[in-house]
Amino acid sequence: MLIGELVKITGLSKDGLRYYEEMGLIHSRPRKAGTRTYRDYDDTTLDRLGLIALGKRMHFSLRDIAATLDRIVGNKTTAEERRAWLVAQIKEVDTKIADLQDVKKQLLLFAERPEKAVVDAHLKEIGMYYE
Amino acid sequence: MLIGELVKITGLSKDGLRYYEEMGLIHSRPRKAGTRTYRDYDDTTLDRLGLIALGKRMHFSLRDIAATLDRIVGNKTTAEERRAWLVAQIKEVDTKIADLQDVKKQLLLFAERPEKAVVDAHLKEIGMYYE
DNA sequence: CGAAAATTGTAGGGTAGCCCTATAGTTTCA
DNA sequence: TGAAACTATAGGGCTACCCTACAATTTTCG
Repeated sequence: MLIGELVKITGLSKDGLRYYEEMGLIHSRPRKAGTRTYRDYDDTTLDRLGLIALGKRMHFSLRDIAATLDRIVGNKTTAEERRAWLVAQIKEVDTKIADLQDVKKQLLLFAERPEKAVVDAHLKEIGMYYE
Repeated sequence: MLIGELVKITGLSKDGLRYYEEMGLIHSRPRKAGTRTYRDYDDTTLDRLGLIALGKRMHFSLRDIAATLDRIVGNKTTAEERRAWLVAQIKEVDTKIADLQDVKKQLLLFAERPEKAVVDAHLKEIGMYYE
């Protein structure tokens, strides 16, 4: 399929998809036409894009996603290796969730007592700056 | 205090702090010296940086953080207004947490049955592409 | 079949939120 | 007093795109 169809199916932009390809996240077979060359994608591209989307929801960089994409979608690794990788990823997600829950706690404290004095006092508790 | 001290206290970089100032997130009193002008920060800058850090943990853009910073740290709003704003923020954080929990669910499904076939089948469930 | 419309290509510029030089003025301290 | 430490500006680079503009190649329709 050409890029336009991929756009329709995924909702991603042409620029974005071309950027993914440039970064090695997806691949296409070149389809020559005169002086031009069109990108021709096959269905496995959709699998890759699905995992890329998941990676993005985890706030991973494209570089990181690229590094592990083949490991997951390809047949180059054993089931056990993939499982271990996934467990590690789940741990990372847990960390992110925990951080957001802490952020929520801070916000709740603010909400309870929105007076400026309390806000100021609380800022020191966050532990971002000491000395 | 000069920028170096702010760097020490916060752990942020000089470039980052100067960028924050350029974006209007923090302010300094110009301290002239010959042909140069040094940035002189006071303690309230630390309060602002604390809230900026919180905003960043929520994955807010600097633009958004700037827009609401005065509303929270300044005296320009009533306690009730601040409370309402905070409640709205907490809701957003909840949304982000929910999304990450869903991501975790997807990963757990992968982990349970890491066979490629299952992965492929599952990708369609994610609902990123149909047609 | 031929022309207009749709699609794709490349190239170039812009954005965010910084980092990392390089060069030079100012202050501090031994 | 002179070297070290700190600061300034200017410039380029990075990521993950978006948004023109213009040209080439379909596709579609009368």
